[in-house]
Amino acid sequence: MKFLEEIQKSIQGALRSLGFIEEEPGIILEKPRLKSHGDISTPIAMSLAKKLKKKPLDVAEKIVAAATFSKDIVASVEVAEPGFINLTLSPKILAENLLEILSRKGRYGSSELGRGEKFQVEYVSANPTGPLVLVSARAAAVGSTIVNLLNFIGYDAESEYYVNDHGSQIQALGESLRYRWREHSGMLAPDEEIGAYPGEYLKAIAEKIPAEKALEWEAEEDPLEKFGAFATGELLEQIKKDLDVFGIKFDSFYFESSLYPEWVERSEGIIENKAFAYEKDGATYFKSSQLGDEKDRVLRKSDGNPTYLLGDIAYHLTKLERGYKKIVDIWGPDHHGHMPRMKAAAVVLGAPQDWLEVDIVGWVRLIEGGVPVGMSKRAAKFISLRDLVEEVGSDVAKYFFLMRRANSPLDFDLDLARKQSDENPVYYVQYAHARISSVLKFAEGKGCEWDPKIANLGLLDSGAERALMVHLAFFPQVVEGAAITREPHRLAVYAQELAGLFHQFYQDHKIVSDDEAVASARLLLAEATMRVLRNTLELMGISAPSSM
RNA sequence: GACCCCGUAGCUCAACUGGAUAGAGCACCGGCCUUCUAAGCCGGAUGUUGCAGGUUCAAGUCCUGCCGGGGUCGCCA
Repeated sequence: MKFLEEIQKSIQGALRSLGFIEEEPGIILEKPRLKSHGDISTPIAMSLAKKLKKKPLDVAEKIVAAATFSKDIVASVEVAEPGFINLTLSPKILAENLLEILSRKGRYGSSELGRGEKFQVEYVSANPTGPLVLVSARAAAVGSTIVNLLNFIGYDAESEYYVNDHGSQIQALGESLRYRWREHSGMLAPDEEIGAYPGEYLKAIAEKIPAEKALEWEAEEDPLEKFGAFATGELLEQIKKDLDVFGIKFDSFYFESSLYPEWVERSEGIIENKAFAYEKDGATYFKSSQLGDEKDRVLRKSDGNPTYLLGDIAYHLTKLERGYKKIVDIWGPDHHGHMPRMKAAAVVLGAPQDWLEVDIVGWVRLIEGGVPVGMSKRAAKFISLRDLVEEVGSDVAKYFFLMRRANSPLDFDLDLARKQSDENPVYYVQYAHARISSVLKFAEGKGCEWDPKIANLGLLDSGAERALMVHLAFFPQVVEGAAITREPHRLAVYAQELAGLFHQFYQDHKIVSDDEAVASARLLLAEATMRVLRNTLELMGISAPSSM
């Protein structure tokens, strides 16, 4: 990372001395696709050529002539048609980077970029009205990885689960649980309806209700609320357990019910004071259309009850007052229509324009035998997170969720995920890690030593060795990019490439060579690779096995 | 109908802030284990990036229109 900044500075210095820039532009450095184009390339000359009214190639030549690159970092510089500047890294910087990996271990790739800024990522937040379904599982994998990434680059990021334990859906849940309880107790009326949640899972919960409790609730004025609260509590416990098995931990759970009435009333007051509210047909409306929404939204229904939106606004007011500098909400695809009104509300609450970021996780379809498996929370049959983890294991499930862009729809190939074989992409990466671990153990058994202080890393000069070192050197940049764009799939892509480069290296070279100097250099390279593979997997919450 | 997402190899997907000859995996064919893990490696075939325009030195990526798939559009959450 540091060497990339050095290179940027060198180029900027050249641009300044040539008088090409008034303000300093970001210098784009990228990894060329072709080996013949070096390790790093920049198209800066081409983007400047137009403003300067000069030929891109000439601009590039001038920049190269004016720039002074440290010999310790850049081995050679070339200008290529139609105006690229291509740099090749020096063996020295690659070796230094290897040493950095080995000394920083699990912290390699981390930085202070975020300066400890308070960040909150909210995800999953599924209603406690049933077991977690696959979209939630995907959101869990994506959200937790984003939190890990943000903390890794120096933000103070926390994860939170918003529990919708309030409102009409909970009443409906209470109705269904009451049905199950009456069914269980043989008290069912002949024409009684099961309500909105016919799933089998409420049966087990109904059986846990002590008879005297249920009778007590029945006698109260709002029995459905009591049944609903009981169901919510039980289901939330199950959700927590499922998340735990999946390896997902939240820093906090925030209950919607705790927002009533204070936070809700305060939020409403702020909106009213800023004249963004009005009355119509006995309901209170939010003038969200003035702030980019399609139309105005109801805050308080004509029956006096707040809407889900008002509750969510109140929830975001707590986020604002809890001091988060930036909020990321990760929502399911069914919520994207909610986005403009919530963003509008955040502005009215006094948040900066870009304070609230909403990222949408795409749908998950489970494919088995080439056909989609039907699923819906309200249908009797569905595939839950628990089913999935039992079926394929959490490493596989997470990897499948993380290997694609989060916002695009995902077809989860259950048959492929189930296979404990080379067809399954997860094992490709984990195998590389296990393989290195095993080689290191073998070398240790043979009495080999690989001390970074005395090794001659200059011996790592083959194509495969170099390619591996270069890729390792780009890890910090990949981490930063993945964190800032909230695209954790980049980690999976990176890990896949790194594993591939290692496997090639392994094939081409005997690591535990008879030549001791060569052996120790290669062992160091192998160990550094193992560290970075592990870092990548850990960020994704996936285990890095030492044997397979 | 309005709005949002998606459309890349037979299938599932990558392509970093617009960059050079669009890449992996799976599936298919052929090679490689008396040496550190063959869940691996090497080689082979596969493309009008949905279609049509536009912007520019450069477009899978940005803009417009169209086609196809999915989603949202409630005083539900």
